[in-house]
Amino acid sequence: MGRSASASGWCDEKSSSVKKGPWTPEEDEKLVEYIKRYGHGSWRALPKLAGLNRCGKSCRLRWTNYLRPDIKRGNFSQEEEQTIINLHALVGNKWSAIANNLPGRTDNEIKNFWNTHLKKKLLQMGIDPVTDRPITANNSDNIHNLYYLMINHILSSLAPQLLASSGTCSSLANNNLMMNMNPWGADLMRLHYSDAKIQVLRNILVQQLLSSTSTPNAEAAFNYLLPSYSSSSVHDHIDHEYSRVSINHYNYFPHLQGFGNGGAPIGFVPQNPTHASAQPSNLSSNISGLLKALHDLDHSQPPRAPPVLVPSSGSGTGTSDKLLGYDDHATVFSSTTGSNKICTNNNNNNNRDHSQQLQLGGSSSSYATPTDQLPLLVRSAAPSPETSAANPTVENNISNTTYSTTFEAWGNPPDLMDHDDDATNHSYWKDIFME
DNA sequence: AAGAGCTACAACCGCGAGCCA
DNA sequence: CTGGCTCGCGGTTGTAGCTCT
Repeated sequence: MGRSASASGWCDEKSSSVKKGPWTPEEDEKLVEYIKRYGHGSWRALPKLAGLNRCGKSCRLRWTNYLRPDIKRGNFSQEEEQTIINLHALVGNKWSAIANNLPGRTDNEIKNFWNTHLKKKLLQMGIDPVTDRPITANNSDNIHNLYYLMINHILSSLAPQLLASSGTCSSLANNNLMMNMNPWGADLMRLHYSDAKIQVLRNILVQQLLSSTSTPNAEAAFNYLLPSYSSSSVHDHIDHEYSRVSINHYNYFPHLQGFGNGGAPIGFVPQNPTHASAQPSNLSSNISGLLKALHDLDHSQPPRAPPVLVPSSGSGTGTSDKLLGYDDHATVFSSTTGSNKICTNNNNNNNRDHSQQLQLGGSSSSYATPTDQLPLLVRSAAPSPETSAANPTVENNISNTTYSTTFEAWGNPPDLMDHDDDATNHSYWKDIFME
């Protein structure tokens, strides 16, 4: 099992005689013409049949990543960008899985886009692109982490049925941030992140955080997302889980007192899920309300307004967003703002291991990040010019071949044209979550 | 104007899963 | 059951083109 590619002959046609490197328009034409006529069949046999001095692997890559007629060229839209961020937070570097939710985009393209654009952008926003969590200067004593814990408690308590029974996840145990956060971090991680669906919910929250500006009721959001929630279960579940790890959580996080069982914290008023504030259009303010409530519980460390990304001047390729600093006038929270020190990435956490897990619908390693430094995703600067110089015109009537496998677990992706519609967007995620 | 440095992306490489004889 | 074959995936590299000094 698993012989090396070269040993298998997949790409070992006497490497000296097989051409490598950039494809010429003539080669592209031959490949397209052949596949158009006969389909690719066996990739290994294709080069000879098509009269190409390339290995089959090279042909397949050229076709799937570049010549395929349904490939969408050009810049990624903001919606695509957000989808990538969401999915990456959920599944990690599973580029093919992400690509299957972005019609017309290839795994290679998404991978490149992530490495060259999104990674950088997340870092600028103070989010670790490896863990998808905020980068904090002091991991052991930061209000960020309290928020995580509380949000996580709420999420896991609201959906105990979603928790897999004692499933473990190597990447979770490897999460340095969580491990530094508290001595029982790994245990909590296993408790709280054992179901990928919870990550989806978390991502919904973060998406809302990114655009939230006002303050109402948070629980309504949870009611909307998880109608089966009962407040007493929150309290019970938290107590139970903490007792499991032999620790008195109120000693560590006195702010937790008052959660659940009728003792809802400020701004956390149970509400009928059919209430207007529980509807998708009000979700952002609901989530914002929860975070404000959480923040209000800790007056000693008022969070800052988010860093502001603005498009850099200039145009064309290579243009990237610049981080100007924190916008003290942003109204994410009503509190006064703290210092304007920009959080930098000193957390070179490469421990995340996706290779052993991720099965969608099962364990997942990462999660989105409620934070007091709410990042602002600002549209990238002027679009770069089309990079299609080397891309020959390919007729769009090439018959469909078997180049792609369907990532069925996700079902149909949202209609990209409808992404401005919050309800549509939420219903997509909600459908996945509730499936 | 030139060249050093940087960025973006196409292409390559190696590994491993699935299939089949 | 074993081992060969094919292919897909994720990580890495090479390089053209752009920006900066």
